[in-house]
Amino acid sequence: MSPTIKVLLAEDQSMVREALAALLGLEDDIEVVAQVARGDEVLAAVREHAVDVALLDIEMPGCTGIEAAAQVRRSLPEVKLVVLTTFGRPGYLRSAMEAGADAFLVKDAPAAQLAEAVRKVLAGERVIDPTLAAAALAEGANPLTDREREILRAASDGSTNAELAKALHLSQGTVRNYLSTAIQKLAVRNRAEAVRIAREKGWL
Amino acid sequence: MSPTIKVLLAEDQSMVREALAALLGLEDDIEVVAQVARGDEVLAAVREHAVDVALLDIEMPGCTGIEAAAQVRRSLPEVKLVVLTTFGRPGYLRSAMEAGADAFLVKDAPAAQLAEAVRKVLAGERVIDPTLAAAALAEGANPLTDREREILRAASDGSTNAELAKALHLSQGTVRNYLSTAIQKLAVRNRAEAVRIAREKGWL
DNA sequence: CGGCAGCCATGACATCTGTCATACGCCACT
DNA sequence: AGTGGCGTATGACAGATGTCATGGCTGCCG
Repeated sequence: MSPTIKVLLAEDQSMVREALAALLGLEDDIEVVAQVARGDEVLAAVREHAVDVALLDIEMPGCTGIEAAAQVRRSLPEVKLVVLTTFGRPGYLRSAMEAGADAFLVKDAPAAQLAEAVRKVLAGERVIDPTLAAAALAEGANPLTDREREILRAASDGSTNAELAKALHLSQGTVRNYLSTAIQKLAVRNRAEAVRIAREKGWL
Repeated sequence: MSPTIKVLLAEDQSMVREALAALLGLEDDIEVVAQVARGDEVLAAVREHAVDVALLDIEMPGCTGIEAAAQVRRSLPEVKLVVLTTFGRPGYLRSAMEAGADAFLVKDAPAAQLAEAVRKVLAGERVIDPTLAAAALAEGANPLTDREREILRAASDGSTNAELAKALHLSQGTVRNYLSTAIQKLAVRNRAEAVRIAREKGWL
């Protein structure tokens, strides 16, 4: 039989991370050789442990799993990348694919799919929930410009226009213009809704 | 040796739930006898499987783990309750304790603490992160009235005053008054910040 | 080169939001 | 019986927010 598959697990919540490790540990052909809790530790760990497949949560301190995936893809293109996330947001799927992910799994899916996905990506297959893929295609690309996204993100904690203007070195009017166009593009009525919708779609 | 400890696992994300089950399955003295994905299925499952310890995630469809805990505590007071959550919000800890929980764990904690907590609550101990306990005490109780909470919750999706007034059968002025007092109590400057802070503290 | 998109800004306007004073009814506690 | 807290409501005011028209600057693409 072929040697075991070396897997890295990147997930910030220890309990979940170790539980997933226990789950994968039940598989004979899979070995979890490294665990990290931060996105910015992924690349070094992948390199150090000669990892075959990296399992990356999206929401992590340091940097997101998607950014980490892009880093690994650039430096070590032969490593397979599985992105794992709580939220099945179409925009996340899109960004993950653009970052070079081989699989995209939501934590809602049955646990069996995890080991399954690891084996499949190693065999050169791609693993994507078809429902999500359809949603991602149906929704189209992110309509927001970089600046609009940045300002929306900054506004998401309830900052006022004056604070945003100061923080971003803009005039208040400019901030309002950006927010206004973002509100129109997202077809909503105020910044709070705009933030919510953009979040839901994974556009923030 | 005593018979195995019968545990119920309530957590909406299958992958996490099954991973936690795998983790607990590694312990000789613990047996996961039931798994549910919704808060409103907890009570029936606990009853049916003669569960010793119920492990409850807070964020679940149906009803929250805290509400489920309260139900179990009322009907089957001898069952031990462990509340498990992603967010270490002091307000959550407080509500969990008021609902009769025996332990409160955050998913950030090392996985070993899970089995540990199961054994301890069965022995009659309480398990609470001392840092969180201190934070919960330092922060004081939720200053918001029922109505203020309700309106803040309704406002959290970006609804306008007119929509809130219609949805809650109130006058617009009343809605604004409630939001205004909530804003003052939370010492913030607008509804968006109020929603954010109340969420963070677990007061929503 | 010309056009278009993105970035930045201003001013004016309408509307929404947050504050304050005030008031009434209800309920619980003293 | 009085007090205080909560829920509800109104009206008035100031300030924040969203929209629109308009303009200048840059850089990319055809």
